[in-house]
Amino acid sequence: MQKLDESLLTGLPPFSRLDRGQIREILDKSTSRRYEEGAEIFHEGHDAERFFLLLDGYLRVIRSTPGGDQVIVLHISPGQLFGIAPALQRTTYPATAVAAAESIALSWPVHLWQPFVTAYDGFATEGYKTLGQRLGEIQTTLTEMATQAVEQRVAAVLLRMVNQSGQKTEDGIAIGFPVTRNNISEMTGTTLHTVSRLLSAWEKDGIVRSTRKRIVVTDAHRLVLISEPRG
Amino acid sequence: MQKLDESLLTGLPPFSRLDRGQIREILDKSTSRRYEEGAEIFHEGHDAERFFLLLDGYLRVIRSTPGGDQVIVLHISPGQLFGIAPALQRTTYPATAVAAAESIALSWPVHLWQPFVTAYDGFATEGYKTLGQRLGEIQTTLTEMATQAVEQRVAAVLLRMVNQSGQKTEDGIAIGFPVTRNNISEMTGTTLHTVSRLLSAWEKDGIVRSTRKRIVVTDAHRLVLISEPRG
DNA sequence: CGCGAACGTTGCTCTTACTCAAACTTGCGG
DNA sequence: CCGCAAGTTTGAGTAAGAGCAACGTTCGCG
Repeated sequence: MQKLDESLLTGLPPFSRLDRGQIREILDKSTSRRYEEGAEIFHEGHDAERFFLLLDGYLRVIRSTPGGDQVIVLHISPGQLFGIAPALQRTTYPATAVAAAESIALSWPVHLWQPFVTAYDGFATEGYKTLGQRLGEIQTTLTEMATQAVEQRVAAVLLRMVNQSGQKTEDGIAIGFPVTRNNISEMTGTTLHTVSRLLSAWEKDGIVRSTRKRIVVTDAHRLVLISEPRG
Repeated sequence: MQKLDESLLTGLPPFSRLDRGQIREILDKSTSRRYEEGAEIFHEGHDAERFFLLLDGYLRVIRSTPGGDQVIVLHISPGQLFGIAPALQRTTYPATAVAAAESIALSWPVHLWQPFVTAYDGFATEGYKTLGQRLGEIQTTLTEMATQAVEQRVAAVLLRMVNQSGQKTEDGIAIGFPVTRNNISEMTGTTLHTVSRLLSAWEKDGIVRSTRKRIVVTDAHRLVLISEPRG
């Protein structure tokens, strides 16, 4: 366990109401770990032994089908709690978490969840707020999936990633972590072929620019138009 | 507000750890209401002023798209808490709840959520358990939507409704509330035409039997086979 | 620096299921 | 009991996108 600075947590919602001493306590009970791109943080169906906070990097949360297909359910950004199965009285993780880029996460054993909730004001509140947002997001994704054409879904997903992790560059906004065509197909319920064709077409139109695993949105406004229903 | 019997709540998970006195307190603060089939309990985007418990009937939880399409996100069965936006620090309802059959629900003003959580042991626990299950269900639906063909999705949805509300009849298991072809299409992201064709074909094969708004599954086993990927 | 794996592109074919259209059935309210 | 509305069925044409196949490109590693 490496040496950690209180300032890491000070600004984050789950801890914003706490003083330095309390944050020190929380940190002292935590384990910090670094994950390579592609590394698994936890696996669907395994016993939920710890809950996590992402300090740096990005994660994909994945569900697998019996048929071997994978679906990316959501992404986790820095500052978010995740793997909080204990908060929902679950004993196993309902999905798998994989590092989309090199990432750093803190974690605590599940038996500390309840003590944290009672000891630290606002901790539970913020945890459940995250959960509420997540539920809303997934419902939105589901709704898109049910009503929109593939092209609109792919556009929407690009915009969502840009909003969550976008970094300004000279010629547009870059998605802040590596994404393959296949990843996008797993977010939108299509094939990597169709995604590739769409990106090629958009690149020709000057809407995006991409290299292997990296995508820059150069004309977000037009992408919004594409993502809208009956546009 | 009509007269209510404590026995209504005694068996339900959110209240199972409470004594008669506590249940009386909770009931006294509640409002009971009856909803006709098709009636709205609350509407997407409106201020979340109350939280609910379904006593009898079935509800559909719906999201609408800007394009006017509707998607049925999940169903609520008797005994479940719903509209618990306050638990997730939300100030508006993220979806619309509609009675799928004639239903009865209790409700309380949101400002009672926090007091209930602190005063009644196990109340929060059970509420969040419900939420965790719901999150898992929606993820499953999303995964199906992304990876399965229409026929498999429709079969899966029928089985889910049967599991949730099935009633034994002479020749099979009936779904316990009215369902139209259009309803099923809104659960599976297809059209009522396709659903109608599938049901007709299955009826010919002796897998289901249906009349207007009523569906009986006569051969659940074969429906399971259909619902399985790469079957 | 060269090989191999992972990632990406593109063309073609073929099927699924959406769209449009029309008619039929059931049940309710006047 | 009639008429209308809501729900259902069926047919025919079409297009979106999946599946298959082959090839091109990039990058990391020995």
